[in-house]
Amino acid sequence: MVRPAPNIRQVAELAGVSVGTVSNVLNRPELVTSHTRERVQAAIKELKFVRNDSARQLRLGRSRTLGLVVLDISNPFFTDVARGVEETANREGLAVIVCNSDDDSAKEASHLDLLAEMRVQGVLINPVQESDSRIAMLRERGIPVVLFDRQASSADECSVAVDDVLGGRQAAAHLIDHGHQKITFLGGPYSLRQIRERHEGALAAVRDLGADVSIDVLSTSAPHVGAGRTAGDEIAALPATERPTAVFCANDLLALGLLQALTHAGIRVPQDVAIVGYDDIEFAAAAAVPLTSVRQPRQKLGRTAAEQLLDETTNPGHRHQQVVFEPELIVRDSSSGTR
Amino acid sequence: MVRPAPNIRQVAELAGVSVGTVSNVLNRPELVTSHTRERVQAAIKELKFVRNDSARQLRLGRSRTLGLVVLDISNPFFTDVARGVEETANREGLAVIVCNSDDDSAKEASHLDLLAEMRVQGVLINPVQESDSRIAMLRERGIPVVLFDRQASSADECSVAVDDVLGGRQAAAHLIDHGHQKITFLGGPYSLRQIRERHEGALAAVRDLGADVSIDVLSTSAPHVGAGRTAGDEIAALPATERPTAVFCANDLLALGLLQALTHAGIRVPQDVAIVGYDDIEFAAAAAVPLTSVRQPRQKLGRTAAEQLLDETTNPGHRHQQVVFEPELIVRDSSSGTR
DNA sequence: ACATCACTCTGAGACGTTTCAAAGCACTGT
DNA sequence: ACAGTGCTTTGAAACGTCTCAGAGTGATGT
Repeated sequence: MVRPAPNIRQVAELAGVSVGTVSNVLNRPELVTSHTRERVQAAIKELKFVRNDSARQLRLGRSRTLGLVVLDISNPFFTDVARGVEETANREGLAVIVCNSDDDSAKEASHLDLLAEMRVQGVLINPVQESDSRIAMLRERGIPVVLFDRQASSADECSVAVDDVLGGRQAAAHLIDHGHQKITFLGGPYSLRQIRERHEGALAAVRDLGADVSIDVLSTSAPHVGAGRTAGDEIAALPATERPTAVFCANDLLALGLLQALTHAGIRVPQDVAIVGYDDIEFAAAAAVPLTSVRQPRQKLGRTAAEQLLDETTNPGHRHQQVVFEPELIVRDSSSGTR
Repeated sequence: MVRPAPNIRQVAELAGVSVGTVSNVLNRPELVTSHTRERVQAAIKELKFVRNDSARQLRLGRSRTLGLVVLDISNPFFTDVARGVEETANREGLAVIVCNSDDDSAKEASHLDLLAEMRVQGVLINPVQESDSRIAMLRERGIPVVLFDRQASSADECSVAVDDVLGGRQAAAHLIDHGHQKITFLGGPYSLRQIRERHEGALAAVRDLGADVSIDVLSTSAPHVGAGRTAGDEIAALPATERPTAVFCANDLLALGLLQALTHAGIRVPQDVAIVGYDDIEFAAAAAVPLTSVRQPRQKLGRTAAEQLLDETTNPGHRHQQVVFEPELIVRDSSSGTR
């Protein structure tokens, strides 16, 4: 039943041509007479021939895949980015290998090693740490690396990011505009640059706009729903006078957890506590109190990153660029109900 | 700056051994004297040698990757399954190529073609259609295919599924137990077997338990949040007497959309309308009215499917099996508040 | 009749690895 | 001295593809 896959030579034999011709039919059909081409195609069909990509890669020196390393595949933010990447990659006939680092350097490293062995065309990565020798190693090997959701620190690498400081500023400014004076920033771990910058943006907004505004930090171990819930319980346990009137969450997962815990404790959103999230994942709008959130152009982020990568691999005159998109505050009920 | 990657021969030269020895150091280090081994490892380090996986694959005849084809990468259900698959695969040093078919046969086909060319070790797929010639083709080529979230129709293939009929039955039985007599099943498209079976299960529950229960169908174009919202608007527009007292949604995305639309229209959940979802994705529990939902062992599904695949590739005495897990109804506020 | 040209097709060689039969070597026992 | 043993290392062959220099063919012009 299972016979070994036929190779190009067997196709050539059946069609009565040379292997070179079969290869041409496959890769540059315009070089082959239509008569010959049809014969070869018939043979391919008959044998159910499928090109062996390993051999092809070996000969060509590079593969037709592209690596994408994300921090948390469960976060809809990253799946949306992945969609953008996939869209662009598939259009070029490339496959995407999605790797999940789970914010763990060791996992990230082992994924990068594997990708290097596979000689992927390039890697898109949201790195766990600021600078990684493994990334430099990939570049030395001629594998381009594009950082996404993180701005490159030097001009000799490509990156696509969204301005997190600006996003933080937008969120905090919105809350200050609405009269909030006691705001909590909910986020962590601070090893994640995104979180640090969103916080920084919020502080900047206070500095610029809010003479009388205090902004506390409630720090979480991970930016997930569970941590948001825990934080919500803590906030609910505070006496009403000490409670913040608004919470700016470092991402929507935290905000959703928070919303749930507060609602459960009978604290009304936004009347008692306003909430602003970050990322504007689909579930933010779908929450029972739709979340105000800072929207990032997620798919566009993925598309752009993939395009940069492709440009770097195909265009000899490629110039590295650091693209920064602007986020957009989407106001919904969780922060704008009457107070 | 970018010099071509060194190969095994250069490593051998630097270490003063033969290529065969270097290969042994890499693959069966126990065959090599520690003295030689260290010399080779030093050379590898010095040259920053990275094994070329294409060549390796070509020689070995198969790759170290595994394909996973899902219907909708944005659905947290599938990312959780993917996590399970990845966990198992990584433990074996395999990479996972995640492909998104978006419920589109053509996309699915082109992904499968690519995977076939890559000579992946195997494919895990939640197929768009009942039977696909391309799947048969993969099998003929010796590439094992495991169906997941779909029970195999014949005994000569592996599958891992969750009993959707039972899940539907549990959900409906729960609602009937709580005295609901006017229930709506919200789901679609009916081309998706999962959805048909969940509906079927609900009907079976009515047949067995609910003499006086009516169960209508409200059909959606896709099982996404937006469609749930649309359906919610429709339900909200009905006169209160014609409104169902409970809605069983074919998945949680629909349920979240529905919940949002109903809440927005001032309809209370669960007092006016109870909701039961399906999948128990993380956001179900995190909704402001936590959703009652039918939980599927998602990561376990992924793990088990990957394990079956590995067994099929490595164990000559492999026997195909059709695993069916039981779902579990998780009761939360959206269906169990006092009415 | 011959040179030239354009178009097809050919086939050897290379890509980098793994494998395996066989060679090399150092001991041991006779 | 030599056969036998067990361990380590060697090096050629093979995996399936693509490329490219050159061979073959027929038509055209002189």
